[in-house]
Amino acid sequence: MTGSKVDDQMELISHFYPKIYSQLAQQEETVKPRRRRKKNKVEGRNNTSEVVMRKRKLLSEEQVNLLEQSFGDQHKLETERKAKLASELGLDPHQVAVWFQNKRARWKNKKLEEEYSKLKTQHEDTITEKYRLETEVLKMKEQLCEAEKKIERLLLEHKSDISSNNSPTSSIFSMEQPHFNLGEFGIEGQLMDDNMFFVADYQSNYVTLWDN
DNA sequence: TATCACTAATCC
DNA sequence: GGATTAGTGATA
Repeated sequence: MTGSKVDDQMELISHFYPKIYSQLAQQEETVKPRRRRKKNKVEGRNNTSEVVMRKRKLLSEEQVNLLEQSFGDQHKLETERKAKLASELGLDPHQVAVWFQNKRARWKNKKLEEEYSKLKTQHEDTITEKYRLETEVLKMKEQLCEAEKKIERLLLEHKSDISSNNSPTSSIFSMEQPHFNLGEFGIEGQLMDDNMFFVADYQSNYVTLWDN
């Protein structure tokens, strides 16, 4: 795992799990410097100690297969199972223990990588959805603004109609509630008086949209 | 004492 | 250079 990837993970953790992040950060601060391990030494002839290169024995395919199979059954290695596996594989029980230890570490790393990848995808999806919703809100605000302007224009037209038709014959019609259809905005409304405009909502209930 | 994290050493 | 084996010290 690269340093920058670790930084990315820490950033994500700090964002989504601040409590866990503070614990991890505290752990990082309290990590003590480790001593460097010395190279293997053996007693040579004439009581001189010699530095020897450790020969690492690679396990055979068959040994690894059986170990993998056993690990698949159970990650924990009890003493009895360790001894049995060691004898079956012709290995030192300590080697079996080391193999399980390393395998657990590799397995844990793999799980962390998978979890990180899942969280990263979720995070990216959330950001995308956020942008989509913000765009939608902007579009709806524009529509609302247009609708309000149109209502205002229609009201002005209505008022000028009343003043120009102020005769006894037309007085009957002036008592009717003017009706506006703003189809392009999906709005249908009715002027109740000079100061109030009602609009039908999705359930066809009349609600006040605008009040002078 | 078993297990873990970290690391060195080695292999391919 | 990544994967694997193994040593080391800390911790529960």
